Amino acid sequence: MMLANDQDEEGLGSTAYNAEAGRVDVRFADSISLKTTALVIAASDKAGMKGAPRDRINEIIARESKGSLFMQRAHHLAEKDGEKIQSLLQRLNEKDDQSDNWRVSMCEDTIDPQLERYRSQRKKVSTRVVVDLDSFFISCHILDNPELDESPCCVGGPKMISTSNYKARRYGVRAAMPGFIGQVLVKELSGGSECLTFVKSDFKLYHSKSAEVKAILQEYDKTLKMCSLDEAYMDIESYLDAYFSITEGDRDHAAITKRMSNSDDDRPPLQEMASILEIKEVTKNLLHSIRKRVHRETGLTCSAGTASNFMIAKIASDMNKPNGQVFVGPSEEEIRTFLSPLSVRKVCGVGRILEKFLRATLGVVTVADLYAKRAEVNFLFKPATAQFLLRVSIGYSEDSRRESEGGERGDDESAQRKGMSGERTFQPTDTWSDLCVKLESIATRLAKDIQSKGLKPRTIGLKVKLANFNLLTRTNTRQVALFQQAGDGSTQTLVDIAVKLLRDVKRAFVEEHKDKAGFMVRLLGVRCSNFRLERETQPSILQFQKNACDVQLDQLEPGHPLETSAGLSST
DNA sequence: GGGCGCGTTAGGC
DNA sequence: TTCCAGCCTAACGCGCCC
Ligand SMILES: Cc1cn([C@H]2C[C@H](O)[C@@H](COP(=O)(O)OP(=O)(O)OP(=O)(O)O)O2)c(=O)[nH]c1=O
Repeated sequence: MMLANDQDEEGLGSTAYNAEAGRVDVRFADSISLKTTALVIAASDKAGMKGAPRDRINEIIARESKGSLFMQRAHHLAEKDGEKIQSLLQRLNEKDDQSDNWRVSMCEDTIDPQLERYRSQRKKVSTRVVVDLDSFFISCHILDNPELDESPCCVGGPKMISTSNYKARRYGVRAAMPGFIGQVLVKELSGGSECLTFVKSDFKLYHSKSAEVKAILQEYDKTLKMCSLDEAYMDIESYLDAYFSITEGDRDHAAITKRMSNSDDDRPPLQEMASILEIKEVTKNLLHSIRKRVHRETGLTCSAGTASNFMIAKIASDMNKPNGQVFVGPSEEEIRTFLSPLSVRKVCGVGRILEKFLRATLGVVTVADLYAKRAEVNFLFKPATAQFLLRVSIGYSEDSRRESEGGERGDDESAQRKGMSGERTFQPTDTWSDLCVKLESIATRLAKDIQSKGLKPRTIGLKVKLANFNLLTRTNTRQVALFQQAGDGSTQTLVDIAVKLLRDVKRAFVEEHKDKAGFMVRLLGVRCSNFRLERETQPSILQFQKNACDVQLDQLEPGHPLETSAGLSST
């Protein structure tokens, strides 16, 4: 039977997660001024980093990054952050000058009652599960080519790494690191005996493996949501319901799933069919067997986190990577024990910036700190952020899922997509005709994708990254959507609009900087969004043909090669 | 006041 | 030869328009 007790690695209880994993790097914890290294070195407690010679890694990264335009910009931004931090500190001081017990009243009057309400709304059982495939991209390639895993390798190229295997992670090579630095890392730290292998990404492969995994997981929750190719958010409550409603000897997977589909949902709540302890054991075994099945049937290993909400489950899924799982019980006590010592950065939604601000302004590093400083947090941050952080402080998230997701198109995926885009980085150039050629290629490629999905975008956006990494964007929304029907010239229109936007951006830039030569571009991107809904009534084209928003085609000389129409004579 | 459009920022995979 | 990707969502502040 499926729920048999296999006993590989872990088998961890709610509090037996790796105590190292969430520990804060004390070298940065007490310092507000950030050095070069701190700007770049991401959480070094990621899976697979244990045992790596961290100081040498940091040293090499700092050395290889020094003086680059990228780092110059990073420093510039860090300075601006510093100013913001100062102004926040100022506000806090003023508040303290005005009143000395505002914290107490703020907690008593608003925060604590709110948190209490949240606590009362918690699910009583831990049935939320996050499943995350290990080193997903590179694992897919290793499946086809096992020798890859014998040495450090990664998916990506000299410019950027998407993910790496564990041999590479030992040397500090990780996602979002430029490949050339990864290469130096491996060569130097291995004393020249090893070399980082780059593998080209292959999204067809990832999609197909992802679909295999999804199909398996769906047997345990039909309504599961794939948040990305390698991450599933699911709720196994129905499965457990069915499990416990079947008499003990007959509880095999087939019977359970059959029972699940007969949704005569009049069963008593889970907590009444079994004890919390029993549920916990069954859940842990279930997750074990699910992961084992995924591995057997796809060759991929994955990690899982189980908790009473997705916020906690997501963190838990990362605690025992790779190929492990963590269960966090539903009680207030268990949640607090799990969350308190963790860095706030562990929480999905708290990124580099928020982490930095919390530490620099309030000295908040862990979730426990966050709770202790909840009044200050509530005062200092914008309402939405403050609310979010308060929820984080007690580990509460509303993830009622079950969203109907009425995605018009019965079509498989593409459910409610908000936008589609394409972008390309290249050797920086300020040659107008070159930029136009690149832009045209990006736009036409995107047009194909848009058409194949049957999307009808109303707004077109341009993205320009300058050589100094500054980002500029410009959009244009039209009354009438593009790509309404095949062969309506929309591809050309898309190209024309993109070029027009580029011309606008350049004009504005030159205007502002009085600097024609400074328009050195390293990336161009085109984005389509604001899709017309399937059945939506369309305003008559006659009604709007004079609208100033819509690009006038006759001004763009459609059909002419870019280099000679929009091209060359830009301003 | 709300809704929309635009430019930017933060965050995640 | 190389010197920091490419794709996606959400939110906010602002101006503009009913
Ligand atoms: C973080 C990250 C991931 N990816 C891709 C490659 C990853 O394999 C895939 C899933 O991301 P993750 O789940 O974040 O990472 P991972 O699966 O590679 O490794 P881990 O075992 O530590 O979870 O998304 C990027 O393209 N860019 C990124 O910045």
